[in-house]
Amino acid sequence: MSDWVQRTSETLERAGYRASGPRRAVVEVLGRQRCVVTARDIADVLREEGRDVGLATIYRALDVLSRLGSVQRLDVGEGSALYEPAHANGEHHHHLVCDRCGDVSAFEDPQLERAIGRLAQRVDYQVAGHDVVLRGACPRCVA
Amino acid sequence: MSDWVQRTSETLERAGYRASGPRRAVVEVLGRQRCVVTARDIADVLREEGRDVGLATIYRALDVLSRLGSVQRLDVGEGSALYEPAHANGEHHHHLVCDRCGDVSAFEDPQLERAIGRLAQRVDYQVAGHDVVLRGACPRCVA
DNA sequence: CTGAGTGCAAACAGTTTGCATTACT
DNA sequence: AGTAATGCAAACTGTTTGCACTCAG
Repeated sequence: MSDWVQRTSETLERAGYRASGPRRAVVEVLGRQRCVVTARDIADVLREEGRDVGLATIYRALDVLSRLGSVQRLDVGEGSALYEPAHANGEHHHHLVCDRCGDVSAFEDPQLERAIGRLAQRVDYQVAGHDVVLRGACPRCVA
Repeated sequence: MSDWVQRTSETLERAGYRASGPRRAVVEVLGRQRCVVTARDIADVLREEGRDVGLATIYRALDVLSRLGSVQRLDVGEGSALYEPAHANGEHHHHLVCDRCGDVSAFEDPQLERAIGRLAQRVDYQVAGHDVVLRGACPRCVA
């Protein structure tokens, strides 16, 4: 079981949530993802594994998990919301979205993080998080 | 008439679109916005001015305008998509979104732009644009 | 045993689309 | 006159909600 699944289960328990089968299943699928997935993606994976979970349950689980800070939600405006496991150590990445095929991939950039960190101090909001999305053409679509 | 409205009208004409009243009205409302608005916001403003325009028409106009690069669309996942005039000179800003009240405000940061510029060269996508969203609590909600 | 959690289906909200009508060019 | 553009209403899509049932604690 991945670190994230472990920690997330503990977070849920500590917050007083019950360890139900369906929610656990959602957490496990999320734990195996390296990048973003939609609610439907999760449902599909679970169906293939023979442990069907209703979409409503998946949305409810994602809601709880993002509220607890264990998953990060991303909206790129192509229909459905994207979700990914959020890692506790502050380590996180951002996304490249292909305008043509909708493909999403990840990148990290410490320099960018630093610029955002400095910026966060300058503004009048109490900044809790941030998303950066670069849009353009993915290598496959360029070719 | 603002610069942006002027330039946008020309862009539309050059691209072969007709100068219809309803679309012109949408462009004018957009031209008066300093930051983001929803399709419904535009409809409301127009209704107040007594020049009702159907929502479908507004969506169609926004679609054309963003395809032409004259408006920038932003998805922050609070229901509806946000739109704002895109300025030709490359000058643009990013957004602070309040988690509690949904308020959206703008900021500019050349240092951040530079970091993104450098980054764009390093990745394997052909980067055409970017969005940065900082999330947190707005001054009013903090108090 | 009690209520959090679930699944289903119905309800919703934003957006898109088909089609008859209007109005630029 | 010809055709892009509009308005309306119906269709769609992703997400949320109400409710009876189930199961973890």
